[in-house]
Amino acid sequence: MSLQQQPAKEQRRTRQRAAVDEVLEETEDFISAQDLHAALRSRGMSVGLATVYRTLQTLADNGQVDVLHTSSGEAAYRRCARDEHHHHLVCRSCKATVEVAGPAVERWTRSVAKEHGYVDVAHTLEIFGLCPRCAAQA
Amino acid sequence: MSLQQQPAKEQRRTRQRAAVDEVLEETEDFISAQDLHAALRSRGMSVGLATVYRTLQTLADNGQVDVLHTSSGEAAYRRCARDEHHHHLVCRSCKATVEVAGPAVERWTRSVAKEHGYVDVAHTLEIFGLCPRCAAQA
DNA sequence: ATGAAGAGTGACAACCATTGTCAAAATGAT
DNA sequence: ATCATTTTGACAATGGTTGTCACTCTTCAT
Repeated sequence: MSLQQQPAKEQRRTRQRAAVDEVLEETEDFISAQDLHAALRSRGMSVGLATVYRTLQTLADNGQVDVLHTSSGEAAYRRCARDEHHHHLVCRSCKATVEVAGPAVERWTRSVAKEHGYVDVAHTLEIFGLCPRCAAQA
Repeated sequence: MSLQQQPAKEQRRTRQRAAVDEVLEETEDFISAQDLHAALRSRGMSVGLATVYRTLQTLADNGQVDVLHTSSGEAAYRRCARDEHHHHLVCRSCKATVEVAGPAVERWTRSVAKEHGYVDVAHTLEIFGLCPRCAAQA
């Protein structure tokens, strides 16, 4: 959700990064580093935990994955369809995610910041709820 | 920033809770549990770390303080002036905070959620930037 | 007041996500 | 193939937060 993203440093192609990419590609919802690591193990594509953390961090820095912090403070990652800035509507229970754009919100945050003289502004906005499926069986 | 807040359990008045309250009252900006604990120590009003955590958690559950998670995942607490739902414009550097209300944003999140059939919706929205003072000396 | 019942406290251990370390392994260019 | 450089991974270390549990303090009925 942050705005800053580096000039994408030169990187080497490694089995580990390919593995992380693959799982991210196939994972529809936000997933934590720990869970991604576990997913890799269970597929037999074992990758060191530190490497998973490093890879995700790099992807996040390059803006190739979105990061969000759950209410417990744990970071979760997701490869998003749209490239432009957007936000997420996330199911509290199953993590089902919908990408949403809110031009009005973007304008509003900018104007609020300017109004108070704040510069170099970024913002986080996530919407949490129960998706239709989970609400039904609740 | 969350919506849920319990029916405010019965609580006893203790020296420790009064101390935490006092510091919160005098602290303009968001402060972490660790920092609050340190502040208490330095004032000679020593309170156990676990107690500080418990007290802040209770206050947060009762909606008496607002909580926000910094980018590093650390939780920060603040006693806010306005009682109604609102958001914060926070200085990345010095933590200077401005409370802002955004009725339009509230409406927008509700409509987005409804549009996708999500219920029991809550949202987090924080704006980070550099306050005028910090921007000047940067 | 006084005492009983139970909430609250604190020192410490335990947790757990995340980061640091560093020697060994893998990669890309020559 | 060779070498300079990047990357990896097992493990230690960090740091915020929560769990534990015997002891202390509030509260309230007597």
